[in-house]
Amino acid sequence: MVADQASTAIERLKAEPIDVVVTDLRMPNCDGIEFAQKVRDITPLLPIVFLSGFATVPEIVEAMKLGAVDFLEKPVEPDHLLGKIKSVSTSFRSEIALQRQALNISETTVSLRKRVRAYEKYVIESCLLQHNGRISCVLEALDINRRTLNEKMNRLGIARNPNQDAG
Amino acid sequence: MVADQASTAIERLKAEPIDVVVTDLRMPNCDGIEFAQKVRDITPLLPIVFLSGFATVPEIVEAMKLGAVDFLEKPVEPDHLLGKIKSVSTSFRSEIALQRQALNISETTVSLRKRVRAYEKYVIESCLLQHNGRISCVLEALDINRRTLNEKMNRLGIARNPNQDAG
DNA sequence: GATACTTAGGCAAAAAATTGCCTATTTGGC
DNA sequence: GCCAAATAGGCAATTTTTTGCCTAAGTATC
Repeated sequence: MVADQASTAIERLKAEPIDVVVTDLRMPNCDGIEFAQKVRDITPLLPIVFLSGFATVPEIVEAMKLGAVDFLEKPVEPDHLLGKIKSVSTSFRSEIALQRQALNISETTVSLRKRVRAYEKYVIESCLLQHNGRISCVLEALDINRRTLNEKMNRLGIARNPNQDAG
Repeated sequence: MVADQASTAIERLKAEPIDVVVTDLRMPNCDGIEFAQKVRDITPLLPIVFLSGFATVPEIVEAMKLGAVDFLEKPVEPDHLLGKIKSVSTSFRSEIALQRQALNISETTVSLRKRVRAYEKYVIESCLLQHNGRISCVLEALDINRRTLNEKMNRLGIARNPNQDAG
């Protein structure tokens, strides 16, 4: 999604789920920092990547404090930017999932145990997903003993998807 | 406390409780970023303020990712620095930075163990932060046995900040 | 100084998790 | 049908974690 106006972007942000925000630090109608602040008000964790050719130290510091995940100097190579967006948005999905999990149980007291268990489950599941259910890959990726993984999966109630697809 | 050598500073850091670290980005014997990393290994939450006259954007970004609380450009007025130190040591810790620190590790391949440990550490630390270091509150909030929390904090190397402020 | 409150930690029992060894099942290829 | 590869799980030894009991140290209150 591309919005050429900060206000449009904010509207869309409220309406749709967004993976990552990429913004220039200096824009015609709106300061990038201000914009980032508005974004933060809506989504406290959404990754923001800043672009800028001329940034002062205080600007960068402010942007990073607002939780910018990165700061790219213009000119930015398209491939670099795309790669950055991709890596950032995948890691953000995990944060969303985590948050959701946390929220799900946070009605009452969220015991450390439950949270850690949920996190562990999430890590294994997403790794499993990432490797198409290939256990051997998960073992390697998570650097874990086979027996241990097995036990964990049973304990945490992680299903063995026989296989997703070859894609 | 003033240390004129990074190694000295690290030693002192291990020995005494410190409120805030102020470091130059470029130093004769040691890179400021590297130094900050070492500091982070010891105390994941200790505020670090960087000073620098000539800093590149990537340097600043890296420093901020390491959880620097601020970045001051030389020349720095003594009063300004003192005020900064004061305000920093009493308040400001970016929750976002913390979260990111905890979740960032998903970028690379990290063993499940390390990830779970990092997550557990993050949960405890942020809970501690949220309750101004009041252990009894953390016990309740995380629904955990006192002895267990104690052991965990030792194992995970979580510092006992005596108390932040009354604010 | 006495008292209450909060926290840390030694010790040891109990509980839980990890892991090696061995076996079984399933799947795909020959 | 036979073989190889991948996976699950029983069993038991080992390691790690949890936790109760008891003591001690530090702080604040009176």
